[in-house]
Amino acid sequence: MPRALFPELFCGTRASQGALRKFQRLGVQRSFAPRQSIFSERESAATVFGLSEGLVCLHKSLRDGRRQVMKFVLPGEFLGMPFVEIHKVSAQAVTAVSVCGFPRDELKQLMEASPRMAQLVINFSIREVDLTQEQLLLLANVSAEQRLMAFLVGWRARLAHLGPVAKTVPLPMRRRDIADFLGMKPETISRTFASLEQKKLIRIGPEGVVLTGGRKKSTSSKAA
Amino acid sequence: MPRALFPELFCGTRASQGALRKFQRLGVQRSFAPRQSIFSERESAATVFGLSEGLVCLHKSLRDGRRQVMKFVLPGEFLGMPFVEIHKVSAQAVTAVSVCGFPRDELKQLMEASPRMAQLVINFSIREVDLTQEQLLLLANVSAEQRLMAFLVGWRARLAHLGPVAKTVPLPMRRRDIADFLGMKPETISRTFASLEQKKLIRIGPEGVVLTGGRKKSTSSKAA
DNA sequence: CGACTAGTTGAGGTTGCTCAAAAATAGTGG
DNA sequence: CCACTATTTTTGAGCAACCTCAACTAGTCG
Repeated sequence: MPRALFPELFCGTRASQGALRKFQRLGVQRSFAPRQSIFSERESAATVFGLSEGLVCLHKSLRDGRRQVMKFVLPGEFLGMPFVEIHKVSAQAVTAVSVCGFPRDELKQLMEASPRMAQLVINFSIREVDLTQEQLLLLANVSAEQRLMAFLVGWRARLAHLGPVAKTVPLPMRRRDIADFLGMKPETISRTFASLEQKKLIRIGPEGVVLTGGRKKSTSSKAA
Repeated sequence: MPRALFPELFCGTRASQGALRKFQRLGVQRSFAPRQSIFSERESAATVFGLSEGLVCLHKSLRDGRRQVMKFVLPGEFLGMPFVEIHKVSAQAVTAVSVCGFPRDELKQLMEASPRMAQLVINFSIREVDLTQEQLLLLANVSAEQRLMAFLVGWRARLAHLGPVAKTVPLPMRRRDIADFLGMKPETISRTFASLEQKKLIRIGPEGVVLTGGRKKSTSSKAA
């Protein structure tokens, strides 16, 4: 389902008619093949990217080749924080993707003229901080099995936001990407998948993964 | 050095004169004793808090009693993300603290009237996301020793922002707090401190810690 | 002085990592 | 379409880092 333009999905919220129109005119559409880099950490961020179609992974790299995947970006979301001066993460296409680029400074002006839009960006930031913190909570306090399960459940939930999801949830990203997202090694991901399958919590096929009902263990939930 | 009012330190940046004045009139000063709770996760966030004096720790709790400390807040910073509807973290006084509370809705209006102030909040958010991501990078990819060292170096740097720092850097927080911040156990913190001391990288006393020159191992740094 | 809390130290266990190799999958060009 | 290669994923064996449980020390405060 091709989503022609990013703005419709801006922050997952509807903006005002007027602002929306101006916004659309600013955007320039571009495509990337799987594995292609869209932008890199520490580059100047003159363009603000929104994702129209496909799957993108945002990551930070360490000298020794290790990566930390910060986020998998789905259509309708920004690629990283809008309005940063310098990119704090690299963006890489996972599938074939289509992005919408906006000149940062013009977009900024647009935003300064509209408190409503500013509020949208602030809300986006709030969600982003919250997401990152939940992720951090997971990485620091939860076992490999729970982490992977939480990832699968969260992934399905996010896909469900975009439209109805089939029983079999696709996993377009590589094991390596999941590993780098969850702070584990690909081998461990593989073993953990096997272990979850043995416990009848999931079923894996070439098409993706089926989450087979089993009530989630709540060890990782919060309480006062 | 008592900092009478939070606004002077707003986001670490100077706001415009007019806005600053209105801002100051809104604030209400309050004090908390060490270990006291300032607000809790999932409470409604009708008040936006800025820290005037002391040290506060922001954390998330898990059912089983484990905690994840998300941030140590120093004077001049917000307690959590401003303008959230519901607190995503709990705030607890580490030392005696003095906070400045603003009614969220009025502050929001003030912000909507001033694009400049909105920009400040957005910039704060950008920094906040970046900080959290760096933290995540550390937790997921780096050894206990490197994590603790990175924490100490970062802590000293943040103190240095507030004013000149003596050779001996104070550590007002407990081992437990550091452990929960770094995703480790207090015992491991203790052992790691000992190990770092043996390697002559630090010296610990009751007053705090001395970072003894040693060039930092760059295993945790980033590169293209 | 005694009770309490925080911090340190010790012994042993587990989880997830490392290294290595086999199996499956995806590309590529004839 | 098929053979051939490159890449990804799975599986196995051994290991190290950090955790757990427990005892001990050192402050603190009534």
